[in-house]
Amino acid sequence: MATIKDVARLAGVSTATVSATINNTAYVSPELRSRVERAIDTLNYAPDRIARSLKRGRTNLIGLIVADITNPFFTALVQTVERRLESAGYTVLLTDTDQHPERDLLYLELMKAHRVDGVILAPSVSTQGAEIARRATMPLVLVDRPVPGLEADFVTLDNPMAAGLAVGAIIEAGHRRIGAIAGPRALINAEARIEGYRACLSEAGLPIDPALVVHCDFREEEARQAAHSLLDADPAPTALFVANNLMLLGVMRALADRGLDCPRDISVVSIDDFPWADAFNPRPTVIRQPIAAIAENAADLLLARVTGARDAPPTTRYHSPELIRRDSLGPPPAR
Amino acid sequence: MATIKDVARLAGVSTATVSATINNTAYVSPELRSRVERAIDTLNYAPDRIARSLKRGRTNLIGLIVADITNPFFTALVQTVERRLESAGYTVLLTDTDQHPERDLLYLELMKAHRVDGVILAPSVSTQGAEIARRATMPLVLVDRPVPGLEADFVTLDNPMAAGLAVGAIIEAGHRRIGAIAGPRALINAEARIEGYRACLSEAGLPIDPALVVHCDFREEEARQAAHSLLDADPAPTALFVANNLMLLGVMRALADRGLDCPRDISVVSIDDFPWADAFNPRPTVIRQPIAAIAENAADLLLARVTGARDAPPTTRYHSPELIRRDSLGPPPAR
DNA sequence: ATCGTATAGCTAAACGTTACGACAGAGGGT
DNA sequence: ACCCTCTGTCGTAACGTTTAGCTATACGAT
Repeated sequence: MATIKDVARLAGVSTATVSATINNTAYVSPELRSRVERAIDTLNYAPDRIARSLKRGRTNLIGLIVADITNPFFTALVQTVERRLESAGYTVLLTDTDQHPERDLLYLELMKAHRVDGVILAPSVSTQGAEIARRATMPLVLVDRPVPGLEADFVTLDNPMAAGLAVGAIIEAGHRRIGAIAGPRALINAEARIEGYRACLSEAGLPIDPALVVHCDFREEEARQAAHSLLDADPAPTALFVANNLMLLGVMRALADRGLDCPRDISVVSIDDFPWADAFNPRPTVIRQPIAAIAENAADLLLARVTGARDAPPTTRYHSPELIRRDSLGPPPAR
Repeated sequence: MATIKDVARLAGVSTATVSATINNTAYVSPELRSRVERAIDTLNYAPDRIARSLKRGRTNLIGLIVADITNPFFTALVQTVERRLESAGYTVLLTDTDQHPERDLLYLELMKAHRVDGVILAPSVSTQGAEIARRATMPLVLVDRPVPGLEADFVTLDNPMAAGLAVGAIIEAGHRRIGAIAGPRALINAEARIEGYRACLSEAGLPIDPALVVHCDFREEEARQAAHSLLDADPAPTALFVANNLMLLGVMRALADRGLDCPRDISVVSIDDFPWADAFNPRPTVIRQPIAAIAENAADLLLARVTGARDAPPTTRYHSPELIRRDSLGPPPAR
């Protein structure tokens, strides 16, 4: 592999001049510049970013730690973040914690060792704020889920609003008994969504029945069980609010288990849209997160920190969701 | 940030000894070893991988270039590759070409500049073999799609077999007139799948009607148009073989456009399974690629090259698909 | 002519590691 | 007592850049 010395020798100049022409960091006469450029071309030379990083003290690498790359939400996030960072001259170092809380810390250490210039973290669990803070010596922005006790920029969906939008639409369709499949209690997001559900209910003057809320992990099978237990309630809910896309699958399966037709027998609205929802049966009515906006916001915030352009105390940015009306929400069945 | 010098000073030894204890590269007496370890602990020291990389000439970074991270096939690939490489001590540098052919080269250059130890490339287009070869100075393994003129390890689905499995099942169900929505001609994969389709047809003694094969991009909308043109044939096919998951969506939409019921009026079998297929209507009968096996194979192959364990000439590994029977394949309609 | 000043380009010192060879001391064989 | 070998530790060059500071040249003002 050609080094800057080879280029310098071939062009008959010093390495300093080569560096100056590459980085536009000092005036170089047209004569020398063109000689250098020719040499670079013929040698197919590209500066060694490792050496450059060592000298400069920054790597142009950004760590991206997501909780589950398999979830289309994170996939879209990764895509947008990557595109945005790439256009700013940064490359993404990706890891996937697969929802294992301890990997947040592990990968943060990894990122630190690789001397990334900053990290975008979609935490897999909302604890360990202090631990994360201790390890995050580089700029850090949180996305999707907050971490209590961690002072950092944070970009997220307006979760209460999302729940309100969903439950509001359900109420508007005429439902009075609305069950909720909530996420795990440990997830602040999940709690915020359930808070939004309760707030919307009481605002409409509807009673809040604890029996109509069941918590479970963001997983298909658990949501299926949860839906069954909810459907066993007496009287059974006529509509279900589901807090996440994976859980929606479980819920739909539970309905199928019981031969219930959605939306004729029961309505369902969930948070998180996904590609191909149109091919589902029924096509689900959902709350769509503005993933691109969230991702761009997070990337820009981090970039501003990394370049030093931003030095303000950390803030939180909430993004507004959107209701996508499809077929899974209808009026309650006449009895 | 603490450097190795700080550790050495605090432990009262030389940097060489610190390096030796960290890397187990020479005998260090228990006495010194424990002093060094204590110093590392109190300073919260982690070796600078940039400096280490510069010295060692390797970065423990592996580039992963995929054609479309939004496609669940690539998502699963990324996840498995990342997990595999991580357990071997490597970190993934991810980029997404989003099917732009010129980005293959661009990102290859980027990876080269970052001095990755190797690259796994899922090419977005099957041309430019020579260009890629010229740029790929590091070990490279190709996955999913071949690149003619590029000598490299290659891991892929057995595409003719996949098509054979699909078309075989269709024939077995009693169909005689089977349309095919093929991928773009430029993609060798797509061609291989269509080859498999033809081979299977002639093996069964069925005529090959060129009017029943239509090529289009791996996109939903194009596939929808293609399906329409196929359904206009006279006599119309009673079953459709679809070469890719995205195209399946378009095909299903075309059926919906015409009020056709699948599988009662027409059967469909496609290549590529995806999560949540169970929530579709109808649940699609598909050919499932062994993504995990492909990803692991690719990662292991690359690792073997990177560590120098493997020095054999490049080979191609074909992985066998599996037929997943669901609801979109039935007998042809009685006329 | 002389001097001062601006400036193009060069030399060399970092950046934080690793690893090669040197070195000092211990121990054993003669 | 001497030498040789072995071994644990150390000094330091090198990896490929960037950049601070220096040199030499040119040119304008005096």
